[in-house]
Order: sequence, then structure tokens, then C-alpha cells
Amino acid sequence: MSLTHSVHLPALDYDLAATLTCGQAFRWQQREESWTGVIHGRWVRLRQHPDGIHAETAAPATNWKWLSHYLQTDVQLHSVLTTFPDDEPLRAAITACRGLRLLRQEPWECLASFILSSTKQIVQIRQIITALCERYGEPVAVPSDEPPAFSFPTPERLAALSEADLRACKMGFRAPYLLRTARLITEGKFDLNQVTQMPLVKAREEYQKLPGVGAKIADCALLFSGNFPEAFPIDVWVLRALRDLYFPRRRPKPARIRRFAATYFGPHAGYAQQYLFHYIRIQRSKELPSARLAA
DNA sequence: TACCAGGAGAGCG
DNA sequence: CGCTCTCATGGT
Repeated sequence: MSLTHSVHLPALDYDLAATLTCGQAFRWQQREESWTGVIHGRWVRLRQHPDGIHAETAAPATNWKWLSHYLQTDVQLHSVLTTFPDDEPLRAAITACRGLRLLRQEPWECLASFILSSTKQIVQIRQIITALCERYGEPVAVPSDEPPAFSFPTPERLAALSEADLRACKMGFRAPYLLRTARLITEGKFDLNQVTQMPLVKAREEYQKLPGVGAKIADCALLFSGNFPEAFPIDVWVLRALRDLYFPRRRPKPARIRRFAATYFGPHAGYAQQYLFHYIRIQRSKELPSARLAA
């Protein structure tokens, strides 16, 4: 078996830039035409090609399953999109966001990131997570011409810190949530891998037992790192989108919209959610040039 | 400057 | 329940 530093992962209908910046992951950095990040403690540089994704690593790899799994390049996007209800808003969103994908992230990094996401703009979430990794993550091997990169700190590492240590990363009132969650996991009182094996409703209940994790963040963790494509996170953006797109000139209460969303979007509801979320953010950034999307 | 951000939890009636 | 308030910080 040969050792290589690069690979080409074939994939059609894959918009790498949209996928990495749409707000499901917070650590990818763009430089010129490529994206750098850290997956499972490995530095990676990704580049969009017409027929797939080209990847380079700092250390040689014997196989690339960890990467194709993360990027979900084996998913046939077409077969996902055809499960969406055939309505005008989704047709428009698909047209605008064709190629947008869901990643399969590491459960701990994903959970911790979304605990830090509450009432924060994506730009700020990225800043907090960057500080957290620089201070408490481990340096990972990078090519000689690249700036240092860090792994996402483990639950054990964070559990050993103080609340003040975390607040130094500017996460404010989210610090005690993250700290207590890290300690529960470290103490073996919560098993992230076990939750993924449960039915969706049960898994959501389990996640919500963690401090700082309500319905929205639980659904983000389930959708972005668990194997739950039917999870449908509802935040202020999605709530607005659903109201404006599906209930124009009515004013249904949030609870009514939530009930609608729980059944309407089908087995890949989470993909539909991501398309609607990204679609309205694109619209918004066109209307208000000042409201730039975080790059 | 004033407003608000990919929420959650606690305290009320 | 359903509503309101607070929490910390910074972008626009």
C-alpha cells in the first residue's frame, strides 16, 4: 500500500465553498483557491475541482476513508434532493445553492462548537473557537510554508480547566455550559458514541440533558455529526425563513411553524433546512451589502 | 450609538 | 404550559 500526501475524491454536485462556509463547521479557512482545516487531528488543504475534491495532507496517509467520510463525497446529492417536497421555496433554494452538502463532523467538536454558538454571529463563533484551539488544542503537523494549526481540544483537556480559562476565549456565559458538558463526558456520565445509535427522538432527549444544550443545539449535533439527516434545527433564521416562505401574510406562532417543520420536509429534512438557511442568507447579503456573510 | 446575534435556563403567573 | 428576563461579547 502506497503512502501519499494527496488524493482526488470524485464527487459531482459538490460546492466546497458553500459547504464549508454555510455555518455547519467553523474552522475552515480560505486562502486563494484552497481551504485549510483540521480533521481528526490531521491538517488538510482542500481544493475544488469540476469532478470532485482534491486534498493534501501534511503527513502521508495509507487511506482516505476519514476524509471521504467527513466530506460525505459518497452521498449522491441528487437522490437526497429528490426526497424534498416539490414546492416553490425549495425549488428556488436548490437552484440558488446547488452543490451544498452536509458534512459528517466529529461529535465532540461539533457539540462543543454549537454550545458556543448561541446568540453569536458566525464570525464571532469562529473567533471563539480559534482562540479555544490555539490555547488548549494540540499543535498538528503542517507543511513548512503553512502557519501553525491546532487540533480541537479534547473534553478531558477542557474539563481540567477553570471557568476563567474558558472565559478568556471570549465565550462569556457559555463558559460554564461548555465546562460542565466537558466534565460530564470526561467522567463517563455521557457517551457521545452511544447517543448516535439511538432513535432520533431518544437521542435528542439525551443531548438535551447536557447543560447549554436545548432543542436547537441538540438538532445541530444530531444533524452535523450524528447520522440523523432528518434532524431539523430551528433557529431565528430558519423560523423567519419558514414564516416568510411558507406562511406569507399570516403570522403563525413559532410553535405552529415547528409542528409544520417536524413532518413536512421528509427523511432528509436536515438537508432541506440547510438549503433554506443558506438560501435566505444569500438573499439577505444581496439586499444588504453591509450584511456580509462571514468568510 | 443602538441593536442584535444559528439559545438556554430560571423565575414567574 | 407560555411568557419574560438574563447571561457576555462584539460586529455592523
